[in-house]
Amino acid sequence: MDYRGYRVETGENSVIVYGVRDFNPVHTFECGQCFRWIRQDDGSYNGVAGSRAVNVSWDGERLVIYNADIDDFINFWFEYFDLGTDYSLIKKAVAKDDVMRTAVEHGYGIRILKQDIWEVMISFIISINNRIPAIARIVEAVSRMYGRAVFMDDTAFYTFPDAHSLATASLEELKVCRGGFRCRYMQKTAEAICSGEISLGELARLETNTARQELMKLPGVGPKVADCILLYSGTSTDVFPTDVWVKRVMEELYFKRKASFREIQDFSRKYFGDLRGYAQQYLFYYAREHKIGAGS
DNA sequence: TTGCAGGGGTCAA
DNA sequence: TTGACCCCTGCA
Repeated sequence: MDYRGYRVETGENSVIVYGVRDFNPVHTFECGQCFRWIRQDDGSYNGVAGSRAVNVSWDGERLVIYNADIDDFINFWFEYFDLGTDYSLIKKAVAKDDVMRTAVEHGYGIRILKQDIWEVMISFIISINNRIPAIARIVEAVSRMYGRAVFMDDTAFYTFPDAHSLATASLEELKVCRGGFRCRYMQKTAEAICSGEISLGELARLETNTARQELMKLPGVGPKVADCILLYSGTSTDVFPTDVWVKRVMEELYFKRKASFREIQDFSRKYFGDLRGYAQQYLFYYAREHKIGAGS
């Protein structure tokens, strides 16, 4: 069948999608936006999103989502992989100089996943002062402890826990996940979400800056984490999460000197406009892969 | 083998 | 503006 420009077929316990462009699972899953997609020996990825455990493979022509059917694709994965967005237009718009052309060429297969906002929120609180392998380990531990088992073939995977589960956990018990000082933030934030103090449903309706201010009321959510939450949940693209890597790459490639966070934010707004979230993602992936500024 | 510095950020002083 | 914060890794 055809669905919004893609040809979709049923495979062996899987759905096969033809016509996907501007995609490469390595770029998309390893550009720092998500922590639950694990590369397998054959180059495919196992992952859990929502209440689904699947395997995703890509041969340059066919996107195969194993352990899913056409209904799942239409109701969930189409949106999750942002397949309604034409990334060739975005790339054309942000590749406005040699730096960006190189970055876009390097991460040509990045798509910004539309992840569950609650999961992104807790994942990026965990990311504070932490490295990717450790973040992935903690997210996995929390899911095993408080999530629900879902199966792919005979293997159990664990869904990301809901806010109630984290809000009602004891801090002592939560700390088994090895999150350290971040556990208190996770729990307090979970409480704020449960009590309705901050409504996740409302956020999408707010203007970006207002949503950002709302998010920053949560413990453990500062400017950088708030921008990540807005970008990776598909809520806003007019944010430019500025961590030390992005700061370094901007200083080295654009400013040619030290620059403040404020200067970088202002520059990104003026230079990339409402697409600065995408620009950030290409730059970030490029900077990490090439260790831009890693020595300074 | 052991010890120590510092990390993709936030908060409080 | 600066240091502390948990835990882990890399490197003497």
